[in-house]
Amino acid sequence: MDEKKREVIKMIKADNTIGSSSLSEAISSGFPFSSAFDSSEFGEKGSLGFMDLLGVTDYFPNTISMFDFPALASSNIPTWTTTATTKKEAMVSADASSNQPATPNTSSISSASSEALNEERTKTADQDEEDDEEEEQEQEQEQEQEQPKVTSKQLKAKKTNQKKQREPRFAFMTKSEVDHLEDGYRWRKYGQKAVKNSPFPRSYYRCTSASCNVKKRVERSFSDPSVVVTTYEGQHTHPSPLISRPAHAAPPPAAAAFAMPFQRSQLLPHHHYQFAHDVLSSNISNFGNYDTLRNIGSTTNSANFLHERRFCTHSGSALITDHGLLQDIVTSNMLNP
DNA sequence: CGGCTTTGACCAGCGC
DNA sequence: GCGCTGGTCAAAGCCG
Repeated sequence: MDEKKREVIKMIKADNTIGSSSLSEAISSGFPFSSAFDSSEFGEKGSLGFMDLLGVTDYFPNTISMFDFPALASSNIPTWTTTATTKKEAMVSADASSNQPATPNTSSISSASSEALNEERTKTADQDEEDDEEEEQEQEQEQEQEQPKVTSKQLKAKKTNQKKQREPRFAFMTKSEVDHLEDGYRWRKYGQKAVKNSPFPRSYYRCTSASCNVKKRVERSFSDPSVVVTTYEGQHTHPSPLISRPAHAAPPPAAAAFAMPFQRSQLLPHHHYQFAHDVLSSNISNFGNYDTLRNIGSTTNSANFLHERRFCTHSGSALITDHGLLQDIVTSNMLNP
């Protein structure tokens, strides 16, 4: 399973076309992109979320998805359609697709993670299967209601079924020497596991917020130890605890949890809007390209990676540092608006 | 003392 | 059925 993931990530790194389509489609699908990136991979406590720097967050009402931007929705986004090869993949795909925000153009979706990819692809093809599953689940629920006495086996089965219902995932790679990149949320590590065919262990983190069951896995790429592969699972049900939110910010509408809330950017200082616009439109076709992702902001070499990075906050005056993702993306002129 | 990490144990899924 | 692997749990320890 993770071998597949690694393979796909390698593909993303090696193949510009696939890479760009995968991540940009993940972006355009609305799906986990915001979930994954509404978290600044920079700055210890007190930093901004990545999406905040983009001028977008999950927690703004009346959000719209990337697809609501015509330029993004039509010409710039290549498609990458694959088919689920196993029943399990199809099931997961159906499950993930159920979490998709309603967008006008979701016939072909994918993600940087093969798991997420499997979850995302073939939405339409699996629609019927999804419906069947839902019916089955409804029937099971009805049966449970009719028969309140459940055996331990049934409980076990129920638990198993619940486990199978995975949250949509989204993985991305960041070149960093720091394994656990700050993203604006607070995480508690609950496990570490050696991974087959990799000398690097995989770490498991869970969002510390009580009602939030977002998880993330962090592992180093076997092929390139300087690359950290972060996989987010689920969506935050709360604002970033490290980001001060405007008083009028409402809890996220469930359907828009993965949407790209662009309207927010209209309320932001110009450089925020400009950043979002630059990254999400003109650079969108390359956004998922690993090398582009890695090099967009850096003029250069890997030595840039661990230096302190500073960004303007919403106040426009405070400076934060980071050791994570944004440097890989943000352009230098954005750092000095 | 609370919050976090570490780490061995446990469990479930999957392939053979 | 068995072994492997990924994912999670939970006790112990660490740290501010």
